Amino acid sequence: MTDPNPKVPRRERERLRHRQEILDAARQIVGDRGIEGVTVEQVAKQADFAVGSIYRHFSSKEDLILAVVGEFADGMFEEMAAVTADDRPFDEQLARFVRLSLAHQAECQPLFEALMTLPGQFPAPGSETGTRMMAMHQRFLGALDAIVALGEEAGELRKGARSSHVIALGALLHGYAKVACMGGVPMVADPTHEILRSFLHGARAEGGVA
Amino acid sequence: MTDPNPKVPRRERERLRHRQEILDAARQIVGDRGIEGVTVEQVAKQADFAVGSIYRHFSSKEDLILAVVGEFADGMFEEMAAVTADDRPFDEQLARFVRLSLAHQAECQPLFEALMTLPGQFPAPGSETGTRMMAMHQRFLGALDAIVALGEEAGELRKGARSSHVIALGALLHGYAKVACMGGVPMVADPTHEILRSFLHGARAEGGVA
Amino acid sequence: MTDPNPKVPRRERERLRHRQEILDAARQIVGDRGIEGVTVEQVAKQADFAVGSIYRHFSSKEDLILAVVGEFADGMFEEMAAVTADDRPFDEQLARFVRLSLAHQAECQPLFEALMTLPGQFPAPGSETGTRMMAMHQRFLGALDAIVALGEEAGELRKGARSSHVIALGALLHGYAKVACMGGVPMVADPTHEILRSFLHGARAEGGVA
Amino acid sequence: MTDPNPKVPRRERERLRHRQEILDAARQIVGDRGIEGVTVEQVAKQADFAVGSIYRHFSSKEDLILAVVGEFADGMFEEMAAVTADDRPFDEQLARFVRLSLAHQAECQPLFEALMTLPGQFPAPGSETGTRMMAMHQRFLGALDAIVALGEEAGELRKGARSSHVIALGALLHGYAKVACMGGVPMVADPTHEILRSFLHGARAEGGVA
DNA sequence: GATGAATGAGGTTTCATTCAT
DNA sequence: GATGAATGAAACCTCATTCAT
Repeated sequence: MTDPNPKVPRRERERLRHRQEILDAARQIVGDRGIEGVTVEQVAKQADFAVGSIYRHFSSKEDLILAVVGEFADGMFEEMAAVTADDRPFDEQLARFVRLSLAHQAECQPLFEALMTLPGQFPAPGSETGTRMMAMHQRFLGALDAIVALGEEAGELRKGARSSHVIALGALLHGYAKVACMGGVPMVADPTHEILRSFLHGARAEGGVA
Repeated sequence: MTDPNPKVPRRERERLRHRQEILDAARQIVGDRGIEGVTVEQVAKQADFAVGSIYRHFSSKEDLILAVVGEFADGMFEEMAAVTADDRPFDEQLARFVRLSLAHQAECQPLFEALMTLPGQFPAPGSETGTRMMAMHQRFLGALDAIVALGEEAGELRKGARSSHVIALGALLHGYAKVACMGGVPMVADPTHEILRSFLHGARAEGGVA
Repeated sequence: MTDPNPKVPRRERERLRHRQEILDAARQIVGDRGIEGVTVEQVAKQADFAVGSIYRHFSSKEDLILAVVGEFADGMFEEMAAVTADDRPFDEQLARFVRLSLAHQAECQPLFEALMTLPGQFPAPGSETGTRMMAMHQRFLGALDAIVALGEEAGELRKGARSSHVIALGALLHGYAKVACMGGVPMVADPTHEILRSFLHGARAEGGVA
Repeated sequence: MTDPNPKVPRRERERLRHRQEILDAARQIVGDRGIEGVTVEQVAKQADFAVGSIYRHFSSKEDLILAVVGEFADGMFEEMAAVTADDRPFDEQLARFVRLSLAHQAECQPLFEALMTLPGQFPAPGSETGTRMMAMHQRFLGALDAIVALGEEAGELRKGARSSHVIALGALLHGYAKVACMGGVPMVADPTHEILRSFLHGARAEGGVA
């Protein structure tokens, strides 16, 4: 218990712990003020470090933000993978997937949005940052694709419309979180339920509309 | 045709034209860089005016942005009202409503998003700006409510869930536009169709899901 | 009555009237906001003219301010000359002189102060403006000197200390107006009386103090 | 001697020294150009810092000015208190009080004037700045009142006219410094003596004048 | 002559980044 | 490594002055 990893020397451990504290502080600021609202000084104060120390761990503000997004993405993707890896019935898997997405957005909506929609200024195409963001975005689409694939295999979703379903699910997850939960107060009783209904009926239906 | 209004003196006309040029330039920047990304200097350059000239037309950057949002909202609300005012069958009205919303988002998604979700820094509650933004947001919700009401009257939507339907429609309109049409290239063949399907099946259905 | 001066053609008369309106507006702004607080746009609005029109009458803001100071000075000096020109007893002359000075400061203290103390930025030595301000300042000291000279001749003031008396009087006139009448509310019952007492006892006395 | 305080760490000491350098630079500019004439850029240049550095020490230009006024006031009030605290004869105390006031005005007249007369734009009533300026103004009047009170107790000044005497003394101190010492060159041989004479004779006298 | 929109230099303030300690 | 003061580019806004109508 007192030994999180005897192989890693004390120095290294401390360093990593500090890095993590900075990341946590930064995520909190992102949650409060949005990605654009982040200030290195704010992060430093929140993490109880000096400004300069931030730059010991991250080469630039951009790098820091990217790490925050990355950590958020890693955590979420892992949970998503866990959902798609077990062998419950599809409905249950999907419900867990949706709940999980909403929970992550409740924790830090701007990060979810960044993954989902690539904030305008970031993917300066060709820039290192743009490339990394794009990669995470793709991984995100991949996670959505995985759950949709399960639905198809289970015969619960119309076949031959994978990418459509992926987009639909993404749109619902992002749209509901942003529109229905503004300011922390959900304006709809059970968003998970609504999203599931919308998605499933849309993705199952045979007939069109207009 | 060569007479754009003989009653309005030349000076006044020019002034209005310039104001409009600034608004157009600003909207373009908003479209490119998002609302937060707007810079008075950028707007000035884009509109081919000096910085100071912007301030002859708008008392502050905030005022300018508000005017851009307002103009966008007015145009869109007018079209929305036209849709809900005629007496076509509901399906047709709804389809037009959705197409119209998507078209406006294609033109300038950040403005639609601002109306739909109230950007974090703007509604400093009590500030003049916050109040005006909130008013436009309410008008927007009103427009959604109007089309939903028509659906209820026509017996096409489940009754007793008005605000739920409004949120669902808003989430779909915003979500699809943001997720599926990133960077101008739609990632889904016919978003209008998808939104209609999702919304109608969700809003019509009797049974729940999870 | 309808003919203020038949020799001056209508054009010229109008022009002069306009110039005067601008001067009046400027003096009012100076009174409200101080000399530094004057803005050409403010003056234009107050005078109900366009900005550009101000420049038809005055070659620059500095020129305008100078004209305002000049007009104020001319008016005050004329009244001062009238006081020193008649042949009432000295006490009466001095009392009128003081009252008159206080009245002018009540109307526009910043102008009196400018005459008395030469505002720091103006007498850029050698500049045209500096020269003109200095000239008015000298005329002002001359007016004080005149009344002091009368006092000496009348045997009411100690001889051989003219410039001392001038300074003392100036200091009292400016000091009392600025200190005792801040914000329009006099903090002393009868400033004229106080100034006269201080000045006369100081200027009459034989013995010194410290 | 080589040890300016071993308890205070180097960093802190440097920081304070720099803060002081900025204050000194600012006071100099205030002396040269008046309070309104101060420019953050000027201060930075004078103190040999970058513009942004000023803001590490003072949250705004207003805050800086306020600190300059405050430092000036503190120094002066302390000396004034020292004068009224000892038990020399009143004449001597008063003379020292006057000399001290003149000395401080010689160093930076605009600051003395600000304390004495509350510059028009500062005491935006209710603003933090206005409140602090007003407090210093009151302290200043208090210091004048203290010396006047001593005079009354000593039987050297007419009783029952405290506030009148305070105003008279203030007016003389400010008036003489502003009028007689313009540009650093006193236009009167011994202003202290003149002020004392004017004040004492005015405040002692039994009979009135006009 | 009057107009008032346009100009652009100059002022205040913020913030990512560097660097001596 | 950690620190945090210093930096300076860039953003917002004001205002004296010019000039086409």
